[in-house]
Amino acid sequence: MEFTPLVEDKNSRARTGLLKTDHGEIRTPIFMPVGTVGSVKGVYHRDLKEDVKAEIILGNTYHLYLRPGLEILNKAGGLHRFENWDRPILTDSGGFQVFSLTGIRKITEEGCTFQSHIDGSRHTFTPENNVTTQRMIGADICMAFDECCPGDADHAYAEKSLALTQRWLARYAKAFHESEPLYGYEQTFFPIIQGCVYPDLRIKAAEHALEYADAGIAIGGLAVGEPTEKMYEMIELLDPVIPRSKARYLMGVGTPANILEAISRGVDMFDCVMPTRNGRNGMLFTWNGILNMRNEKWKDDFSPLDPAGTSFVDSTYSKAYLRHLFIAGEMFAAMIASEHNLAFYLDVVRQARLHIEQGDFTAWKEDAVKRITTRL
RNA sequence: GUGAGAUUAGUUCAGUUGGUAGAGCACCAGAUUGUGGUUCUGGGUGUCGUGGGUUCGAGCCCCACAUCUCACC
Repeated sequence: MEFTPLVEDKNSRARTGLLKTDHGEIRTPIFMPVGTVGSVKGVYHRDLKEDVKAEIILGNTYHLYLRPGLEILNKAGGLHRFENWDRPILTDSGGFQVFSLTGIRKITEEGCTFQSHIDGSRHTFTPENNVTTQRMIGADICMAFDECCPGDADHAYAEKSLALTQRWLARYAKAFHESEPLYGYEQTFFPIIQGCVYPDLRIKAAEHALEYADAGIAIGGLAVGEPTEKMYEMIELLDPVIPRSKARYLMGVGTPANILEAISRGVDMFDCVMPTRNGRNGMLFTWNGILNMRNEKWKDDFSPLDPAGTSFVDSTYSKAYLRHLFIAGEMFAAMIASEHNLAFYLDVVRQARLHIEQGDFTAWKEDAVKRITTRL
């Protein structure tokens, strides 16, 4: 797999780039819709490609391992064929799920033992079997198995956690290089930089992770409870440490404004559940600001959902209609909102690329952030 | 027609010896960052069926009426 930086912004650390995979090229900066269990919830693949214009989507190792399970995925010929998605896929290792399963999991040197949230059955993820699992799923980009350290952890805990993540990374890399892709196309993996909000740990983590980085590297353990400013500080701190030749993936982030701020600090790739999960609950992100579609004030507003939007739902349906669907509990509401939000997120990164190419990214970003954070 | 029970928030219902009402859901508003189709936080939105009476004071006691449910002619 190959990452090629293209245009550098003069006034910030933003840049455009191209990530080449056997399932097609990804233009960066990019946002990757989350499709945890093999579906970007509520959006047809057709719309994901043609309307949202997604270039890559995510899957989740933890969820797919539990359901439908490796046997089915392997029989299907991998996740691409199973869900019939022919563009690139990235799978998270399940490290974050393990982190959020506090109470029904136990972390040891060997790996992590946890109980299924579905039936309570016990399972163990190790760096080695996580590679096997992600080989069976067949993602183009696999994520290393890490321990996601809480944003409010003290230095001692964060240091201990990082040391474990680093030992797991070495084992993961070894297993990855000693195994082969199962479905005839290339797979790569991104190591993950942890270290919580502590500069010394983050630098150490980055230097170590870089030893294992191929096309890209991920920044993990952010947007997990620490102040947003801390997150930006950590990205700025890491920027000079990571070579420009590596794609940088900020995991789990974030709001459209978070994404633009991170782009200006040199980040290339993003994923977040926010456009879909918050969309399902009535929150719409637009160039004019943020709307809560459940609000009573939209009940007789028959204007288009988002006049500036690129999705067909934006001009097809009105605010009053979508509010009605939300209040009525119609699944169609979640579908429309998800499609709109994803199309908007992809438009945000597309506009960012355009303005980096035009050389006016910084000025454009300052104005855009003000607009998109307005509460309507 | 007779008898019994019921009538309190949008709804289903609590409401102590009489001291101007409260819960679930709904609704209204806010949160949500490597997804458990969620979860969390805040808000009570009321002519206590109507009209009288007793009482310092009535959702509660008394009378009449209205409406509903059930049972029996």
